Amino acid sequence: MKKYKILSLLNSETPLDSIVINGWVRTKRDSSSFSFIEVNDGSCLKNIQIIAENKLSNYNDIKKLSIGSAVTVYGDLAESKGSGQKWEIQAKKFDIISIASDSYPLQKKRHTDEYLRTIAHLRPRTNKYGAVFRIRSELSFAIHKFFRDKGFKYIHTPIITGSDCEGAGEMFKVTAIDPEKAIKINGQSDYSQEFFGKPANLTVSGQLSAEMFALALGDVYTFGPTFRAENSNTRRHAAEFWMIEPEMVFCDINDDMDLGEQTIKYLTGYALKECKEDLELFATFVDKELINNLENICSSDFIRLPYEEAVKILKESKEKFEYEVSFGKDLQAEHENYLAGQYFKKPVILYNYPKSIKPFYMRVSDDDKTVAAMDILVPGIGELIGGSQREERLDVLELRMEECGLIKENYWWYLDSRRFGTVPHSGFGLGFERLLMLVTGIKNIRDVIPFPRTPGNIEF
RNA sequence: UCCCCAGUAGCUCAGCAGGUAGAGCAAGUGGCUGUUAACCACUUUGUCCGCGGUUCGAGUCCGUGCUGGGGAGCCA
Repeated sequence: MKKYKILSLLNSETPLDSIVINGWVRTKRDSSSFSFIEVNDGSCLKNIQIIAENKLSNYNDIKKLSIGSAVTVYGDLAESKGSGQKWEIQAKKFDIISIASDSYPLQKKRHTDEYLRTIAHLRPRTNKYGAVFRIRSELSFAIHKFFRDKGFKYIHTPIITGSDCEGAGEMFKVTAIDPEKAIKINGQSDYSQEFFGKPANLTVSGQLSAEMFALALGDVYTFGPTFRAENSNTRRHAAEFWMIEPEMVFCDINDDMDLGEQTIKYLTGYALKECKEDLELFATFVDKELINNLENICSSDFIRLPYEEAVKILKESKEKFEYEVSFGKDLQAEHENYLAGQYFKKPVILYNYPKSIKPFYMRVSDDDKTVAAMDILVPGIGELIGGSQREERLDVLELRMEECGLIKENYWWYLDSRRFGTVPHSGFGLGFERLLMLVTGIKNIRDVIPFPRTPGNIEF
């Protein structure tokens, strides 16, 4: 008796004798002398149909099987006499591992995403969420494959950081001290009592660390969790999310845009090729245009547009915007949506943003007005990638830090990299969940991450 | 954090102008059938989100809080 995944049985070329499968009952239909039981093991979207005849010694128990129950089936893979499927299993022995209580919340019908969020521990057992998380797994692998094939090294940057400002939003504080017992001196927290002897936070980006390794190993990337304590309540933001951050040496903003575009195209193409069956579900039930959109992303060039020209387009458009557009002001969501969703109807790379609205580490252009920053905007999602060429000149970088009100001493090691063999280098951050939203057509970030963390929500 | 919308059975929803609740699905029982979101018949189920108010009377109107959704800001 050989153990099989349902995926491999459904793809079998020939009938097979003496096989074993393990899984959970998705649905059951009784006939006069036997039952049809569909079992799923998570290996693929489809269930396999089991024929359990009343000759089986425990048939009375099998007849009472509830949805969600765990079973092990021994039998033969045979061609199905019915029309809905090629293969089915003729059960010779049918072990009931455990019975799911009839209060099992998942029913044989479509549930709303909002309801399924309240049972996030059970939702991966549904077709839709099973598909999401299989795709999530496949694309995680694809990320490593993409970068490894290009000669990038994978770097693990710290999750806990001592930098109190990495220039990307509010941070979660990390402490081992019970707040009830925290010692205060003149009303001020005494950080010398802290685990690290100074304030610590959860990382908002691995970029600064990755830069150090790029200057040693060459092109590198990180792929890990990232934390933002912003009180963001939108369908595109989570407090904990996964980010891919490549950092390339001897590389300018144009190379950076090239890599960003290639990455999105590769991962989209990978999903189209390797996750066909799961993607079909989304194309059928979530977004009818999905496959078309994804194919367009793979095949057509992204628009590249300097910020200044984007401002011009927006000013000349007849569209009525709530917020005014002018050089030096950051573009609002409505502007980005207009450019990517309506004007070009495809991904747009905006670059050369005004210096005044971007962080200290971005390279100052010759005009001294802009920095070598780039954002990749995608219809329906907005910003998928944010990146830049880094300021590699020590004197300019120090000046920018002063302008941005940062304490240089805290960044001594970062500045060291500009003293010892500094080179032009660039990188970006790609939001993994936003990529999954793009690939699946799912509209809410909470539905592409196993247990989403958002303001006021840390159940599970 | 701000603006808008919603909160009725396990799930999805109806309940039009204030008169104390209903459908489909699920669940339970029986029947039928190589079925496939199976089908047919019968049966069960409710602090109408919480609190306060208006009224003879509130699921329905008003206030407030909580939860969820959408949009904005912040960004990936």
